[in-house]
Amino acid sequence: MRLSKGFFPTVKEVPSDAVIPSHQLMIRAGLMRQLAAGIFSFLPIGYSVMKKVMQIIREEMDAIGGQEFHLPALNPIELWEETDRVKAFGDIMFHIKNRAMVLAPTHEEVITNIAKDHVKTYKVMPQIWYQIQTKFRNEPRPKSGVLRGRQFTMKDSYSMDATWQGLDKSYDLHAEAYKKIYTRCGLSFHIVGASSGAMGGSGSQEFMVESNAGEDNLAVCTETGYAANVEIATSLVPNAERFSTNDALQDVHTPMCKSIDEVASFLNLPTTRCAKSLIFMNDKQPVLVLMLGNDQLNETKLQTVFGQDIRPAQADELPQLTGADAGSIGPVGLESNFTIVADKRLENANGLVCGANKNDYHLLNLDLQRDVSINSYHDFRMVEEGEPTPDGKGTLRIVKGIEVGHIFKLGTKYSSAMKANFLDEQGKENPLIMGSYGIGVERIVACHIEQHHDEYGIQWQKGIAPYDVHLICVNMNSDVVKKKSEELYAELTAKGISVLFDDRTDASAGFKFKDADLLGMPLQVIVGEKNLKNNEIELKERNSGKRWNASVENIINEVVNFVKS
RNA sequence: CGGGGUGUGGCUCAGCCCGGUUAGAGCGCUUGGUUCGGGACCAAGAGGUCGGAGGUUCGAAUCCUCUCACCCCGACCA
Repeated sequence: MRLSKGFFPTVKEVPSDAVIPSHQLMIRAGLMRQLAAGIFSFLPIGYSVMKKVMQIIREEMDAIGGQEFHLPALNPIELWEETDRVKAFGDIMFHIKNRAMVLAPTHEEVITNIAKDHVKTYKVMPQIWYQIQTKFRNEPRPKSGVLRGRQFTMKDSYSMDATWQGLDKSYDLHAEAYKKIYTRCGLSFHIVGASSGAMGGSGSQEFMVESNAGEDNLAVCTETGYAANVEIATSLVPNAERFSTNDALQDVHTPMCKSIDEVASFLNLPTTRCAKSLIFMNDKQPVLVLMLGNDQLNETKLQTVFGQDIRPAQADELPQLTGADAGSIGPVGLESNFTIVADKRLENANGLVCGANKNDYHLLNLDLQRDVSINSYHDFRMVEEGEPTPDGKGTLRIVKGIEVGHIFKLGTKYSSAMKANFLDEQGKENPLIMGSYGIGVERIVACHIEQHHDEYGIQWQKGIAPYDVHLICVNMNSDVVKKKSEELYAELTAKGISVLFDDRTDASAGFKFKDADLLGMPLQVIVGEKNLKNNEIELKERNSGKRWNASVENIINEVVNFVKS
C-alpha cells in the first residue's frame, strides 16, 4: 500500500479524550475514530489488525474442531425470557423500541435454540460452535477507549457434550487454544481462576493481561504460578487463636470506638482479637457476617454463598435490627432473627471482642463455640498483597489486569431452561452439557499496544502487524532514491511481503520517520541518498530501535529473512 | 446513578474570573516558491452562528437557568 494513496490519518497531538496509551495510540496512528461514547469506527489500518487477530482466532478454533457460525445480533426478546436473562442483564441489554427485540450481548440463547432442534443424540457430540460477532452492551460507563465499549467484537464459542468428562475435555481444548491465540497475538498473560458470576456454571477461568489500565484485580505469584482473580483468591493466613483460659462474657464501655483499630487500641489488644460484624439483607432475612480484625469482606465470595441479591443493610436499618449502630454490633443475642456466618479464620475461636449491640459497648471473651451459634463458616476474606500463596510456598502480588478472555463450564443451565435435551446411550433424555468461551477482539488489539509501545508509537509484533515492512523513500525528488524505492516496493511485494510504502512527495524525511515509528511496523526499510551512494540501504527494527545497513544486492534477502524469522 | 471536569475552525488550546470594535494562537488544509535523513521555511489564503435553548443587559464566548454531549473518579460490569 502506498501511503500517498491510502487513508492513514495520523495525528501528532494527543487526543484530549484519551487517557491510556492504547487509546491515544489507536487514535494517533489512525486505527479508529470515536463515533459516540464506547462506539468506534475502525479505519483501514485498524481493521487490518482486527482481521489478523480474527484470523489467528479462526485458525486456532478450527484446530480444535470448532465450526464457525454467523448468528444474528437482533434477537426476539422472548428467547431471552426463556432463560430469565432479560432480568439478569437488566439495563445492560439494549432493547429495541419499536419491535419486541433486543440486541444480543452474548449468544448462549441463540446457540442453545439451534442445538435444541438438532443435537438430539450423544452420537453427534462433542460439538464446538463459534462465531466472531458484534456484541452490544449498554455499559453505564464506557471507558479506556476500546477496553469497555457499548459495541464490540467478540469471538464466542459454545461446546455441547453428552458427559461431564466431555465438558472437561472441551474446556481444556479451549484453554489450550486460547493460550496459543494470545501467544500468537504477542501478549503475555495470566490465566486466573475466576468467579462465574451471573453466567452460572461450575467453573471458569479468565485470561488476563497485566496492565495498569485494567479493571480487575488479580492475585498472582510468579514463583508458584498461582493466579486468581481477587474475587476468588485465597491465601495462607493463620486462624484466630483458641486460648485455654476462657473467661465469661463481659461488657466493656468503649466510648467513641467505631473502627476495629479504635477498639483494639482502646482495649490494648491486637486487631486479630476482634471479630467485626457486618450486616447484610438477603431478601428479608438479616445476615450477620463475622470477619477477623481488619480483614476485608469479599462480596463476591459472600454472593457465592447467599446468591446475587444479598445487599449491605443501610445505616438506618441497623438499630431496629440489632439495637445499635455500626461499630457496636455483635452476634450475641441475635441468633433468633439472624443468619450468622463467619469467616473461616474465626472457626471455633475464643477470647474475642465484638460489639455488644449497645452503642459504645463491646463484649470481651467471646467464644464462638460457647456464646453464639454460627450457622456456618466460609472463606469470605479478600486476600492482600504480600500474603503467602495457598500452598505457603510463595508470596502474593496484587496486580491490575485486563480480561481478554473468559471460559466457563456452563453445565446445563441454558439447556435445562430451554429444554435442549439429547438421548444418551441408554435412551434416556438429558440436557446438553455446555461450555461457553469468549474472547474480546478489540481488547486484544488494545492490550497488544499497551504491552508494545514506546513514547514514539506502536511496536507491532510480527503476528498481527498490519504490514510486514514500512518502506520509506526519504526523498521522492531524488530520481535514484525514488527509482530504488519503487523497485524495492515491487520486488518485496512480489516476494509476498506486505509493504507500507511511504512514497509521499510532500512529506519531509523527519515527518516520514515519525509516522513510521507511530504506525509501528516491525521493520523499516529506509532508502536515502547517502546510503545509496555507498550501495547500501538502511534497516531499522522498530522493537529494539536497532539500525543496520544492508547492501543493495542483499536487501531483499535481508528483509525476507527478517520477516520470515 | 453519585461526585468532579470539559465543550471556542479538522486537531491541541488561549480568551471567560472582571461583559464592550471585525473571536485568537500553534498544528493541519489550499496556492506559489525555497527546502529535502528525525514532525522544514517564506508568502498569500480558506475555514468558527464560541455544544443547544431560554434569560439578564444598550451590548453575552464571557453572567444566570435549563438541557445535550464527552472525559475522569466511584457505583455497576455475562
